[in-house]
Amino acid sequence: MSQDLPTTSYALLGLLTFGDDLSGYELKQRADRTLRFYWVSPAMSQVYTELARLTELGLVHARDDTTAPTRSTRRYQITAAGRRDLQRWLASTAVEFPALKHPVALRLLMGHVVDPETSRSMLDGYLTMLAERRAELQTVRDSLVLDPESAVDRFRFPRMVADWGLDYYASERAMVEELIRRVDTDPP
Amino acid sequence: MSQDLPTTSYALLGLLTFGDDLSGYELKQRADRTLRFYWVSPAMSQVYTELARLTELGLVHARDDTTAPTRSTRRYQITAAGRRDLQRWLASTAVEFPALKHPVALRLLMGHVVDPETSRSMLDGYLTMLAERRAELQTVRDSLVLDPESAVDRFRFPRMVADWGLDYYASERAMVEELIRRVDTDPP
DNA sequence: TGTAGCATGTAAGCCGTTACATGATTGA
DNA sequence: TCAATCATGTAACGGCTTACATGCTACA
Repeated sequence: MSQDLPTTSYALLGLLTFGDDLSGYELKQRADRTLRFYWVSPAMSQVYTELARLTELGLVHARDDTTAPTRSTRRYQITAAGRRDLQRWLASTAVEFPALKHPVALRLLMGHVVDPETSRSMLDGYLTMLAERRAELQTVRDSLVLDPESAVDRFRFPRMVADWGLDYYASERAMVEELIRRVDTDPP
Repeated sequence: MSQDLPTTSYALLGLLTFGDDLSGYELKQRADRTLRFYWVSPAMSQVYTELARLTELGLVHARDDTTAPTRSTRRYQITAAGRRDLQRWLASTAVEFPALKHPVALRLLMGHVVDPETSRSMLDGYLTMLAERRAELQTVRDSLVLDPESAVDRFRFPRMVADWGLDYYASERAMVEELIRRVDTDPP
C-alpha cells in the first residue's frame, strides 16, 4: 500500500476519474478549468512529473496514442488500483482546513502605513479582478451541463463546486464594497 | 534599494508597524493572531530567519533587552528604512489575486468516487471546523477595541480585516449548509 | 513562412516546513 | 521538581515554480 502522496497528486488523479483519458497537456487544461479556482494550477512540468510518479506507482496507466499523427502523445487513464487508492485517501485521511493567501487582506491590514487612496484603489482593483475571475468561473459553470450522452451525471459534483465558487465570489464582492465604504467614511 | 522580498517578509515587517517592538517569540504570537487567518502562520524557525534577514538589510533594528532578567531576549523594531521600503512595496507592487487551497472543495469535486455519506460527513466536519475558526477570530476581533491610551486608532485596519474574515466564515457556513442540502436531495 | 498551439521533459532554485538542538524562567 | 512557556537558532528536505531545452502541426 502506497504512502500518502501530496494532495496535488490526488487532485490530478481525481481529474482522471471522469471517464476519459487525457494527455499531460489536456490534464493541465482540465486543471486550469477546475482545480485552479480552489486548489492550484500546477505548472506543466509538475503535471508531467506527477504523471510519471503515478504511472510508476501503478495508479495511472500510460499508453502511446497511435491514432495521433506522427507526434508522440501519451494518454493516461486511472487504473483500478488508482481508483482504490483515491477512495482510500478520500475516506480515511483527515480533511484540512482551507488555507487562504489573501494579499489584499494582508495589505489592508497595513492601511495605516499608506495614504487612504492606496488602500482604496487597491480594493477597487481587487473588485475588477474579482469580476474577471467570476466571469471565468461562470464560463466553466455553464459548460458543466448534464451530458445526454452519458447515463450518469458526471458533472454533478463539479457543478456544485463551481456554484460554491460563484457564491464565494459574489459574497466577496459584497464584503469588499462594504470595506470600500468603511475606508472612505470611517476615518473620524 | 533592496529587491522585493517574499511577501511573508513584508507581512512580518508590517506586524512591526503597530508602535511596539517585539521579540521573535512575540512576533510569532502576533502572526498567529492576525496573519494566520488570511496569510500564513510562519514557523518559529522562519520568524527568526526572517528577522535575521530584515536586520541584515537594515529594515528592522535589533537590540538586546536589558530589562529582561538573565535570559537573552532580542527585541526588534522597524527602522525608518523599513517603513519606507514597506510603503514602497505597498504602493508600487502588483496585488496578486488570493490563492485558496480548499481541500473540502477539492474532495467534493470527487464526490462521484465515494459514497454520498463520505461527502456529507466531510461537509459536516467542515462546518464544525468553521465554527471553531470563527470563534477564534471573534476572540481576536473583540480584543481589537479602540485603545484609549493611544491618540490614533491603531487597530482600525486590523479590525476591518477581522470583520471581513468573520463575514467570510459566515457566508462560507451558509454556502456549505446549502451544499449539504444538495448532497442529500439532489441525487435523482 | 512564421507563429500559435500541441507535446514532453530536465535542472536549478525558492519558500517554507519539520526535525533537531539548547537552555532559562515561572509557577503548580 | 517537573511541566509549560519563553527564547533562539541550524539542518535537511519537500513541494512547487521558473527557466531551459526540444520538436511537431495547423493555419493565417
